[in-house]
Amino acid sequence: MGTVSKALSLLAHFSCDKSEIGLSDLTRLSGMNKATVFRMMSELQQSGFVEQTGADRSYRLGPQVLRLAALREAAVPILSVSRQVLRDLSDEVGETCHLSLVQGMQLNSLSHAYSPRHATKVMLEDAEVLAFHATASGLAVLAYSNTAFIDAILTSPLSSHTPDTITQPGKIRAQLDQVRTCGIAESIGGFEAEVHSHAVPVFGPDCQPIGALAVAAPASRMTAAQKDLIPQALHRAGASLTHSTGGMPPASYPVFTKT
Amino acid sequence: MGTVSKALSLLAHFSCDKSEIGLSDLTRLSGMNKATVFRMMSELQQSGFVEQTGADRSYRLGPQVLRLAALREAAVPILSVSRQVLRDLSDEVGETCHLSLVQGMQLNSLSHAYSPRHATKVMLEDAEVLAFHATASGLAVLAYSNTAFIDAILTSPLSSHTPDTITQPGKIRAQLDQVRTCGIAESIGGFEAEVHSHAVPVFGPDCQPIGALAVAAPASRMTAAQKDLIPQALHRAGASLTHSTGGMPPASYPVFTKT
DNA sequence: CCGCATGGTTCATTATTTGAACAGGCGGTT
DNA sequence: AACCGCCTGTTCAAATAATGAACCATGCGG
Repeated sequence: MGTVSKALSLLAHFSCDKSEIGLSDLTRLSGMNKATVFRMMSELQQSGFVEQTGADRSYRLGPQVLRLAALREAAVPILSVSRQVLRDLSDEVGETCHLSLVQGMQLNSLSHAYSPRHATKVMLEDAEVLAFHATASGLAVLAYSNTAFIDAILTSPLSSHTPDTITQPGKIRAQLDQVRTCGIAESIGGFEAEVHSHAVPVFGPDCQPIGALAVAAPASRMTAAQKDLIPQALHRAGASLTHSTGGMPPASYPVFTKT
Repeated sequence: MGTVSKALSLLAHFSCDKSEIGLSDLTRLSGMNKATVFRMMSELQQSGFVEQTGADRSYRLGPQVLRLAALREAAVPILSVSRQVLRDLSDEVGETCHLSLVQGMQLNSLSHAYSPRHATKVMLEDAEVLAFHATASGLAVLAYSNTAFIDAILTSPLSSHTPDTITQPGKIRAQLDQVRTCGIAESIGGFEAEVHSHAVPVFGPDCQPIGALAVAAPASRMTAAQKDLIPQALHRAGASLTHSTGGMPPASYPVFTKT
């Protein structure tokens, strides 16, 4: 593993609940020598990717990532285009909606819209990492991914997030087949207990999924009417988002019909 | 210069009007050997910071920067907090408003609000790099920066963006003194011809400026009423933004009074 | 067909990275 | 006051990775 990759892997340790990390913690998390971590973080800091903060001099992500994200959005405006789609969908179905993007072997939930209709709602952390096998979003993406990607995901460790998480590759493959028949993935309590989620893939110009659009609701609120409304609204919103960002679904993606 | 810094410096070549760059172009821009650029870009790609696109395999910024920006915003929500402040200010003054953040020796305009009041408006590029000496935003930041930073900026090459750009350090220092008396910077045609800009600094928790909030308008629309309204509205909005993000102005920052 | 550009690759040489051991500061405990 | 355990930060001989000149394959325009 090259020096650049090692340095960048340090940035992967930051998360929503770990926004500031000290030198010794980074040393433990990364398994690298403290002097090595120190030197790499110093270079990342000089380049603006991290900055030191507080009396204990811990590190956090720096302002340069905002600039690069703005440039990325200028080129591929997936987040800004999705914002209105998420708001409209959330208003229509009255539940939490979110967009997740595939980033390597990871699925990151990057944009959310919350409905004011209920005080109790499913909340997601910023840049939350979702498990492919345990979430509707992940299953939606996998169902339309190439075989090599599916194999890679299903041969990596599949952790149990709740007692309801399906972790056997055979059963997951059967779930993927089910997604392919109707174009929507569904997960009940697979990632978060008592959360019922639906998701559709969002496709790029190469007909490969770049992410997923999902509705997440407390299972107790899934009435027959909601079970009818959510798939239809989600399918339309997903198609709209794919289209708005210059993507196109594969020929095998089903045109939605009422269940 | 370390290997990590060199690799990250490749990312600095991306801009709004250069969102995709080929291997040979990056080699020319960076002055590094093509094999070195190739290896570094490959590592950046494996880490999700860039991706290759199109038939010519050129590079563009990758999805990982979206995730890091989301995490940075979760920790320091400067862009999301500023969004409403910019919208309100833009509605009030009827002109383009934008927030720029200091990133090392650079000032990047990262968030904008446009007013629908006029068809003709000042447009900014995404993540546009502003010149400290030639912009109201830059002057607002410099006026409250430490002496070493001011010296560093004024001893670096100061380019002439328009015939009206002031490039003599002595004159710029006089401008900074003027900003310090009233807490607002003003620039007429210094960066963009016929654009009249006002800006106030936005302060961090350490009373140092982290960026600037600006109003940019065509000079022809600067009526006496606007010349009265804009400084007042801008001063309030800047104070609000500083406060909302946990910052505080230095004791020397003037409490605004009507001119 | 040729010249020139592109993206991509190789491997002997060179430069950089590495990490064990160390330093100083701070807070808590005795 | 002294000591301990942790933190951030530093050094430099040894080890490892990076480097770049030269090369390859492909595509395009004249």
